[in-house]
Amino acid sequence: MREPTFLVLTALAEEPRHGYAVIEDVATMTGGRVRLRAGTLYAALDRLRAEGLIEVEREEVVQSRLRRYYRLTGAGERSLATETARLRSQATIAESRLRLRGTQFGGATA
Amino acid sequence: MREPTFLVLTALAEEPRHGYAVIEDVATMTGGRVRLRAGTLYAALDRLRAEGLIEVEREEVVQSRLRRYYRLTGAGERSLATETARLRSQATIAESRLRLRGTQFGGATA
DNA sequence: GCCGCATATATCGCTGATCGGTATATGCTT
DNA sequence: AAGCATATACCGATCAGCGATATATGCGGC
Repeated sequence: MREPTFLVLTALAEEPRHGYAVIEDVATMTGGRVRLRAGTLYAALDRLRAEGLIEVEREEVVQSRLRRYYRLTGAGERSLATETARLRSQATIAESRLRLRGTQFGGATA
Repeated sequence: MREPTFLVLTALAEEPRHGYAVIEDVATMTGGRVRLRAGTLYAALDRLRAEGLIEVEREEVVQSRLRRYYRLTGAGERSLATETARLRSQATIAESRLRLRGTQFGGATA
């Protein structure tokens, strides 16, 4: 799973959101670093729906604009949990190795 | 940065390794989940070298087979550190949201 | 009144990382 | 001699993501 997809699932993990709200939440989550493009977002939404990781919760019309709310399914929740564990594991390994590099000359600056 | 690329950098963060050793270390690191393909690995190595994140440390010939050892550069180390921080941050956010979902009905199983 | 911006979904072509397979070469094991 | 591990390299296909564009509406500023 690529980063944008993971972030979409994370956005929907908090509460059901419509597409545009997902874009905004992802931007907030990443401190503005990731600005999902429309092409990326709606393609991901379609794909995740086809895979059964998310589903349409409801549709609203606000100011004559459609809002389609998506919600994480049980499978989506499990998938996100698995993916999160993987990220954490990889981060831990990388951190440990980076730390060793920092100290491998004895840390003898004193 | 995609997962395979990140894992290549992590493999080289521990010590200089040649291509095949990277494939093995990545497999070990991920519990066998990620088996880097030759095409993925050598393409990534070339790309990372062009970007200055890794460099050739030395070349050996063992049993008339070439071994090209790669090492992380300073830029590569910084890049991996940045990427790791990002992974950890995203994992933390996702975990927190998943935890809330688990308890949002009162956690009243006692 | 109109321009630009934010909101909101949708589609299209392109790029580029990754994948799967294949090639080349050697030495060890069965 | 067949198969496997080691080791690098190339190639075509796939597919997620990117950038751009289209459509439509409401709002604020001028």
